[in-house]
Amino acid sequence: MVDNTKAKIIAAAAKVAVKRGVQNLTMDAVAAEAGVSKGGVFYHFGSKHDLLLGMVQALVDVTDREIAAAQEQDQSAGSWLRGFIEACLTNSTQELGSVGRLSVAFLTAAANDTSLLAPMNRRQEAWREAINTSGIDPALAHIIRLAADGLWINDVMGVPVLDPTERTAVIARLVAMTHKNTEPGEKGIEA
Amino acid sequence: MVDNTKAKIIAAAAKVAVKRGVQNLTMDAVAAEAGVSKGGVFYHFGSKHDLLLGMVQALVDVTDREIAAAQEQDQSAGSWLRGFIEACLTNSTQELGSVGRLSVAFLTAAANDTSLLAPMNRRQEAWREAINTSGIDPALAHIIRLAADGLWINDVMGVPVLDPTERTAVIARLVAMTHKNTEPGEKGIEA
DNA sequence: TTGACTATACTGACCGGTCAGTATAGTCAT
DNA sequence: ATGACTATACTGACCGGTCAGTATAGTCAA
Repeated sequence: MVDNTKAKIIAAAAKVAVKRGVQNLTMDAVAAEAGVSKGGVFYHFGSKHDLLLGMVQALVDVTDREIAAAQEQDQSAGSWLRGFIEACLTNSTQELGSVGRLSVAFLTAAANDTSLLAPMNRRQEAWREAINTSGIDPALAHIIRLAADGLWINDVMGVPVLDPTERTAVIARLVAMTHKNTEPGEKGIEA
Repeated sequence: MVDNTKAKIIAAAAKVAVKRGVQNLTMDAVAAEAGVSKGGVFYHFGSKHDLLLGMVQALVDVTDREIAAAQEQDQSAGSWLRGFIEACLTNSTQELGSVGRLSVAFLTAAANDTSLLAPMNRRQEAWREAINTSGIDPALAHIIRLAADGLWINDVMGVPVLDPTERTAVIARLVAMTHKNTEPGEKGIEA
């Protein structure tokens, strides 16, 4: 199967980035990790840029899929946000979870060339829409999303922003916040 | 003056990272931007690693300084958080502001080698302490900080998480949130 | 007050390794 | 007989790091 190998290569790249560090994410290393020849990697991805792009796209896809899955058994107000929180924060970076692994690729991409974030940027409009219509006050909804995002990225980078106790408390509070404030625009300092 | 040149090099490095992208942050480019020879750069920073470390340290220092300055004319509850919000979100990335410029260096550092974040990680404990004793409920305080952080980093990476209107609304709401909820631990779903 | 010497702050040509990408010839299942 | 590769060898640019040497200012003994 064609896409099987492509997916295998992307997974291998994510694995290399996590295990050996981003500066060692070479095409040779990816090929070795994937059990494929270097030529094989270039057969599927015309350039390293393409591979990175594929990794970011995979992260976006997987995140969307996790949110959708979470929403399937929870359609009440704020469900999109709860799905987002779960997708970002549930699996730690070290674990083989889809999001965790690929997150590192995201960082790599951003650092090396912000144009690599195109697949993610394309998705932002849809996510903004989902947040604005999530069923809770938009400004608060964005704040919840941004906080989850902030914690996620600090996790990925290994910055100890929170200790374990604080972390669980914060996540619980974030989830709690998705349950109240159902009426938009009635309490904010402005729109 | 000795440190003048070091500071000049750090500023030049930040400028290069912003203008030409992180992948072009070479020692040659830094030297050229600083109006110094490559050897001169290596005279002050033993390695590129050292330079990056210096940049992260500069970011931390400048952030701390901005928070302290903001707190000078505002000692009421939540002032640390308001200072943090201002430091992170007030000056946009493109502007020559201290934080904005150096932020990119932070990303670079994180992506290339998380050990480069040591100066920032060292500061986290103090910041956590400041947040926990900020005068507002800790869980909420952390969420405010994380949201500011999340918005900041998305700014730096150029991810369009919010449109301009949403952005100002979110920042206003964030600031508003630092003013209420003065009693810790009375409304959370848990500690 | 001059000549020998020292410290500091550089300069800029150069070297060597790394790595994306190419080339080419061949394998093998369908 | 085509599509999906493997295997190996190679190119060439780029970049971190080195190093011998230069510039300038200052110290100090005779």
